[in-house]
Amino acid sequence: MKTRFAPSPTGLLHIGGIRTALFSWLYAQHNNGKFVLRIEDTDRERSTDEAVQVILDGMAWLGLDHDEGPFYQSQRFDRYKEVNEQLLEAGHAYRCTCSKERVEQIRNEAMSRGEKPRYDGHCRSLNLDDINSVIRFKTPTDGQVIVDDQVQGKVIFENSELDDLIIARSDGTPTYNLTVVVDDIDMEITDVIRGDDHLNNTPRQINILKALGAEIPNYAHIPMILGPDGKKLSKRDGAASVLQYRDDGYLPEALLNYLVRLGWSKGDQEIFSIDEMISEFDIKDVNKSASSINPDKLLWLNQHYLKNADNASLVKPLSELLKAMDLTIDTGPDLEDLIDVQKHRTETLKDMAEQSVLFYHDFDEYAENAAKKHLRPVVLEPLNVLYDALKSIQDWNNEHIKSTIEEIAEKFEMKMGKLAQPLRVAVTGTGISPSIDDTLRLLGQEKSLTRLRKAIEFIENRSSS
RNA sequence: GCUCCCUUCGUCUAGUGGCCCAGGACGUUGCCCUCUCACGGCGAAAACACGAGUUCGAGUCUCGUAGGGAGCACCA
Repeated sequence: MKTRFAPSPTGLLHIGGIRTALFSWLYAQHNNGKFVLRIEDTDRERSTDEAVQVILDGMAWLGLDHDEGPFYQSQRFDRYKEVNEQLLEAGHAYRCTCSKERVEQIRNEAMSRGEKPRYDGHCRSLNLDDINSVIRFKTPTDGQVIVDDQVQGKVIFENSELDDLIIARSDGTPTYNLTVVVDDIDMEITDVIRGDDHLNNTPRQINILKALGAEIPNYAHIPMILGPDGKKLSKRDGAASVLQYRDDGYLPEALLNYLVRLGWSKGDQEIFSIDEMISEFDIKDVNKSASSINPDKLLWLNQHYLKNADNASLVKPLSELLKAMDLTIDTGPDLEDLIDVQKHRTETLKDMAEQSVLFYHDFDEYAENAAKKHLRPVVLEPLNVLYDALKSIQDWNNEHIKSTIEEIAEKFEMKMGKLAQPLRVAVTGTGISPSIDDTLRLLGQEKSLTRLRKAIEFIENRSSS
């Protein structure tokens, strides 16, 4: 068997498209079939190179690799022309010279009569041969088309509801319903998986398929996904490029896991590795109703995958994000050490990068509330003593750092927190950071001492003024 | 307007006539843990759109109503 993903590069590929691609890819993997990537760029005015690049890069980032393609429809115009001629010759299609205005008028009239707007077949039996006219497909006037959909079930369409659709524009270029059919035949696609916005196109395509004497593939029309508000996906909640998720620090496996659970499930299971998805996924189990995306759940999944990720595997994507923030990686801690600490406390790699800035740059000033609360004269002496103790540590590791802080706290009869928190503010500028020993260790002895010294001076200046 | 599709906690979902006064997850929330923020642990609140029918029995089957979505292009 063979499935395909056939996006149109007229807008940037977003997570709705990715979910369609994922389902199609999983279905192919599950059945040991092939997966084809086809770029439907027949609308040359609206297609952009950028959109094509996003499709290619996005699929690669997520690991949704194709076995064949990418095929570009814009390179197959000769083939479509050939099929159109064939249909014309066989009497399955005809040339039509009706003006757009006339067609428009017919539609309006039909609408005002409460009917479905359709072309009236004016040129159907005129046998015109005007080369500059459009070509229409002769849709059967009676009977019905039954779409036996793997997700939607049996859906019946009356041919009388359909009209003679245009399969070639007056400039000779082919239109969507023709190119899809020709390509699916030529590429030997056995299973068509796409968004349910195409369900209404399916009977037209089946009629063309039949006229061409081709086999009808299996269809699966999966429901669309909606924004968190239950409305159509908008740019800000996922309709922008998939690559935005990469740049925002999401992990491919988290996004895929999130998407696979949208409209599909296996009992109560929430976490699926790629291998589990492949072995468990069946297109027949996909729900028929649309679902809204939930950014919080995606975040939770991302955190889950981050926590369980291999440190080394995060080095590269994290460095990209650090570089994008103009941070010089050499000036900070070893990345694997940093990741080992931060991955347990951040939701995305971007959070991780942002929360790690303190290891690269000195901060300009203390967070006001934190300084007011923790950098007070009472801690001056303990911090001074702590400074000397930290300075004398030979081997700068968690154990030594922690025991040193505990010793000093004990000496001054302070609770650990009473000393750790001022120290934290001293070296990070804020009240939030990894555990104090991890923080100091990652920061390094030299930077830790310099910042502590500065904090001590800060308290002295503040109390004297 | 016409055709097609959909409807279980806020959200994703389990549920295929009795196991369901509806289970899990995210989120929300209470407590515990704790050097901060997180993590984690233990609890809580929260749903079968509505109305008829079929049946001993309906979230589960049928019909209707309401609400939502898609399509009806010389776009894909």
